[in-house]
Amino acid sequence: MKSYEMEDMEDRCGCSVIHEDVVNDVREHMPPVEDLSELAELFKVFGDFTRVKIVYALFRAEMCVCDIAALLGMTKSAISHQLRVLRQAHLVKFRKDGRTVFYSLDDDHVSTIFAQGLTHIAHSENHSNQ
Amino acid sequence: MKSYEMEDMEDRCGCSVIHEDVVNDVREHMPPVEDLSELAELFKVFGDFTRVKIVYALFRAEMCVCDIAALLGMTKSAISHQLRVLRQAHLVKFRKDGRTVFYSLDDDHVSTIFAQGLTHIAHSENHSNQ
DNA sequence: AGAATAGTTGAATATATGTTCAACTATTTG
DNA sequence: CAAATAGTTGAACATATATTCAACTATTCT
Repeated sequence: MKSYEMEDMEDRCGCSVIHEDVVNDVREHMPPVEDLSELAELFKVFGDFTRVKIVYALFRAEMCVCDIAALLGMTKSAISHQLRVLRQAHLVKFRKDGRTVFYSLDDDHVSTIFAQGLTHIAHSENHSNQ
Repeated sequence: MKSYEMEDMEDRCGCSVIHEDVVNDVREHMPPVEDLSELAELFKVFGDFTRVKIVYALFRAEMCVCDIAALLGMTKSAISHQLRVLRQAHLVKFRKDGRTVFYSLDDDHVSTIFAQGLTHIAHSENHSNQ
């Protein structure tokens, strides 16, 4: 007994025996695709070594582009490009003072996300890779 | 008055006027690079639409590879490759039953991280991009 | 006004990464 | 044992992305 949805499910997965009830239940409870897509985009922004370092620096203090570039030993251009990514994700804000641009964090949730991330790392450092 | 550290800072950034006190203070309080690197790697794992969908599915139920492939309308191979990534990040675990492999979440912090991520998205959906 | 400097930006390049494809293993079933 | 199927894996390919480089804007200072 196969429903049409069942046929659709098999379109690409190449499976014949699946747990239809489970799949349907999960499908009904999945958040909207736009939300999941935005979530992936947000984590993609955090998923870069340079940007993580920038965010951690801004946890501690407001900094200008030169400060960050000096701290990380990178060019102003590279930092500026990354700050644009963080800006577009609404994660940092800035204020101008003369020709200097000071950047700071623009989100309360970031610290929680990072803290949980570090907790995960701390807890899984004992485990071996499979 | 420039210290040697100051000279080092200027190596690549191309700046002459930086806030040395701020940079030094931030530098002293940065977490170890290994931690920040691992954190970026963790977020990189979350920074993919397919993997986010897989994680959300496993929030709801334990699922086999075919279930997930059917749910997402993707091939078993693509799902298996992504499950390997999630496995290596200690985010999912699995049990075998015959030729079926059931996957489930292997981390308590994931739900918190995702919840904070969604909160950030909800809060910044009013803002316009700059 | 002119020089110097903070910062931005677009193009180019090199690297990273997600999916596909085909081949493979392992387990079940007839 | 043979066929079928769940799942894995490596190579190939296409796309995404981080940094560099050069050119540019804007602001300060003499």
